[in-house]
Amino acid sequence: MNGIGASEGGDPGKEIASALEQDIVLGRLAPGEKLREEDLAERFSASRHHVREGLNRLERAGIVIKERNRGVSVRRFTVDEVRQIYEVREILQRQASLMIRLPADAGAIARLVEINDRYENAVEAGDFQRIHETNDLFHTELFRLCGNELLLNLVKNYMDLTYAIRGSAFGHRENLETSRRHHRIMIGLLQGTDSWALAQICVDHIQPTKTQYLAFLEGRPRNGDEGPGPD
Amino acid sequence: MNGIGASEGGDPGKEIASALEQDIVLGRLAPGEKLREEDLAERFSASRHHVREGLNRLERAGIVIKERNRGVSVRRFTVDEVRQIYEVREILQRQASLMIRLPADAGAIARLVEINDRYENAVEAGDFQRIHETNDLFHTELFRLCGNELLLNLVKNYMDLTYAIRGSAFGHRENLETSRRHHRIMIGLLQGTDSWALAQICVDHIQPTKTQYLAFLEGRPRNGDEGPGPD
DNA sequence: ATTTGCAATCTTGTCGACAATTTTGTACAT
DNA sequence: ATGTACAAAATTGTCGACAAGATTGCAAAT
Repeated sequence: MNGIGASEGGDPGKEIASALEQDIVLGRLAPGEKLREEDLAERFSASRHHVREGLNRLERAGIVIKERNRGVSVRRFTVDEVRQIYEVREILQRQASLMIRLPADAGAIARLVEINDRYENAVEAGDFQRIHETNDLFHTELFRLCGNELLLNLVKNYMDLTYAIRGSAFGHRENLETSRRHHRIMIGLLQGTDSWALAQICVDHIQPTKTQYLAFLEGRPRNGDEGPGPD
Repeated sequence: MNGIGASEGGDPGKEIASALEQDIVLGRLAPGEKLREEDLAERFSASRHHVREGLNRLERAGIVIKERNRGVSVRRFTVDEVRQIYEVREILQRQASLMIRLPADAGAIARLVEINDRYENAVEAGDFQRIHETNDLFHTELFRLCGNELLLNLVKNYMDLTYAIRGSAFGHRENLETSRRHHRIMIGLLQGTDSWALAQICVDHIQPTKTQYLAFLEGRPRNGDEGPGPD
């Protein structure tokens, strides 16, 4: 019944952080929700110490907020913060994609095609877990081609942050269709030499969810705290 | 004799991490040097627990490396890693400066002038600690004008990382002179409307130390471990 | 009926001690 | 003399218990 299904070889704090991040991404933990250490310790059958470490990790990733002597809760973002996050993502993805030498290596393209196949299968099956997984992998492998590992990690971090803040609430039919189309266009562009077009699609790719999520947030601006509704 | 001079109101781990970062920046801790938890605990008259937390923080900032059951040591960067770090810095600083609305707010410019005065005084006095401090502040206030707090933090993080990896070993006469001149040019450009020129100087500003540091690293590539020299 | 003060309870923060692992030092065999 | 096996020391990793602080519930006074 514990949430850590994978191999438990590594750092316990890391495992717990990943599991909690999954929970947030998949919408099982809502923004504003409080995370009590002891509960988590029991759930993961780990010591409170490790849970603490995991929560620290999540705090530094920016997806959770920690108030002294008041515990941690899933971070609730303001409209402005969301806008800033997407702004950074656009910068990072544009610049990273511009650094990809075109035409790209054939082996890399083949790998991306294979990953995208798995992505499309997951979309067909409606398996959110695997959709997120393969989508993540696709972008990781794509931006790895920029040749700068550090930049790749930055791109990944802010991509993960985006998933965390909006959950998979916007992974609806039409979005997934658009995503699928974008991925195919990207693969096509990797075979050509038009870096600018590739950069453009990499930026365009994140616009739909950005627009929808911002509209969603602005649609209900008067929420002081609606998570723990009184009665 | 402890390294924490400032007000000790906040998180102990944070204070310790800052103090250690200072040590690294000012060259009191060389790359590859091992950091034993108990020593640090005694030096900061804190519990080993807090030292541990501080070291975790430094590890996540990327300026220290932690090997399981083998302790942490000041990270030693490869030439390629350094190159990647500067590449990211260039991207971040260029994009951030391009987002500054020109001409900039008069109050902000006045603040920068005042900070730069203090910087020049510190340079005159040869006070490395204050040089680093005011230089940091100058860039913080400059890039704050980009209007994106998140991006500002990214710029700061990678600026700090750069200071950490090369220490203040390259804060020599000529560099400091060039820095001073760059700062004045930046202030001048903030009053005009040429965003591109501002972006260019923001990127040029970090070239001297980058070039020198890379030359230094490539000059002695065969160092397996020279830190703890035998006898 | 509302508000203020206090006490009980719950949650997080901190510490010291013990366990697991690596490193170092030494003796022995080849 | 060199290399290997084993024991001792040192260092990090983990845990449970206690301390400090915050929240909640209740009672009494206005």
